[in-house]
Amino acid sequence: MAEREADRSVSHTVRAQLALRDLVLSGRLRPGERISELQAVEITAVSRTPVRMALVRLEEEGLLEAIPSGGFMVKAFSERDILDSIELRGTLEGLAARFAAERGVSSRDLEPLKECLNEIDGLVRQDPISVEAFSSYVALNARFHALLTELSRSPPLIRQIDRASALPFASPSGFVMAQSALPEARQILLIAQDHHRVVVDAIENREGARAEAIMREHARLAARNLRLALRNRTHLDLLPALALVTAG
Amino acid sequence: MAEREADRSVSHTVRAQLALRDLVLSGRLRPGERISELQAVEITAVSRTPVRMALVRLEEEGLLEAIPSGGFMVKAFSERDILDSIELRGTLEGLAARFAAERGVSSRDLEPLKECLNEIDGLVRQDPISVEAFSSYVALNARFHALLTELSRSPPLIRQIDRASALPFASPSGFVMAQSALPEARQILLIAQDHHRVVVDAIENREGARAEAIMREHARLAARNLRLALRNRTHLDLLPALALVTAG
DNA sequence: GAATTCGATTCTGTATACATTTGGTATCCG
DNA sequence: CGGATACCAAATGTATACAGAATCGAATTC
Repeated sequence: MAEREADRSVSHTVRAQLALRDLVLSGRLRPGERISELQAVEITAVSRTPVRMALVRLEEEGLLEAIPSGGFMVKAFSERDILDSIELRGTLEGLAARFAAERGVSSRDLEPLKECLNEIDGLVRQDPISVEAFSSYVALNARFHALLTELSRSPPLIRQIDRASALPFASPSGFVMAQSALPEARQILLIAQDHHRVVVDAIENREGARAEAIMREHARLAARNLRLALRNRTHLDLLPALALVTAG
Repeated sequence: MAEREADRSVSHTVRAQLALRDLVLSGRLRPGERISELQAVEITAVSRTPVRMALVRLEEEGLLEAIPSGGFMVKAFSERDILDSIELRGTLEGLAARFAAERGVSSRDLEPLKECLNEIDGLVRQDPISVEAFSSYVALNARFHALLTELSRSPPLIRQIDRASALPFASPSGFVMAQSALPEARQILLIAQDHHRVVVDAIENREGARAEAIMREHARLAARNLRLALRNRTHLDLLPALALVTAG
């Protein structure tokens, strides 16, 4: 709540959208809970009009759900929904990788991607990986996936991937990986990094089918890991669980 | 403009959304053209607030594009965009078919799908297919794809497919297939119908990989046909061209 | 004659007032 | 004592008024 006077450049609508999205992703509003406009007005400190615009956008984005009788509530997702979303995104990113490979990319376009890979390498090479390093990894991983998506040079596909990534991969704000889970997480990161390298190689050599296959495999791994995590800690909340996936 | 007092049950926002969507899909507003709120208010006969809501929704839907300086314009699509969208939808529907096959469907769930197939059969069996029969086919085909999508029983995937279908397969209103193109179109329909039958068979026998492959193939055929259609008639408008695709 | 600047008009963004509908509670009747 | 009905409160849906920004045109200057 320190950004009351910050970002005077952006519109009220956007500010409201950001504030309300954070409200949902932080978990302060539980799934299924109704979010009233009055409440939203108090939180965002703008009037009802931009608040309503933000609510409509968040509904289209998939974070909220319209209540038939009026108003919105935080959308609830089942474990199945999340797992499906992971596979869905993997499929879309597979298509993006194939497009990139088939259409060819210049070495100039690949440069930022490789640089991203190297930065990730630097992080995962530390053996007892630190909590901060893991958080950095999550951000870099998101960057890698975004860059890869861009390589497809297909606006409709990029748009679709953005939408598909909106919910299941929206990193819950303020979440940090538990110290105890770090060694296990590092092993997963190493495999994921291997996938990353393979897909870049496949794109570079214009092997569309291989590029697509590896991204699908990448997603299946993420789904498997999430399933295991949910099994082990019996009542792990879905929201923090999403953060695990974000690392995939 | 005869629905001034019709549909008093639905909200003004929804009515405005429908009216504006029709405005775009009918081609009365060309791609790139700006749509002002005042204009929209005159057309929809509701005030600016619900009009704005409708515009935001149509933007998220992909029919409109926000102008940086404010307001919205009709989104313009390149031939590449449309072709990519077809492949994109094919990929998503392939995933849906695989989910359906892997998770298994009861014969009760397959019944409406098979009934739909039979109805289509009745249409395409007529050798000189009529203009009306072709229009019916387009509607039935859309129904088949929707039913197939539902079989995946995956809300996130269904939602995504709906979004992906929004633009490139939104049948331009009032479009009818030219008489001269009908024989050629019938050949395409016969192949498409064959695909339909194969995918249903694959799902019934729980062959996920085969179900997925055939839907992808189905999309590739649609893309190829559109490409050919655009080549032959050199300056065929994209909007009517979309109607051709809707038959795929 | 062309370009630039100033001004007016129009549009969007925002706020607020009004109306209709929904949901809840309390009271009354069976 | 239970259920139904009526009334009240609150929230959504809608309309409109107001302010700031952008765009277009015209006039002036170089």
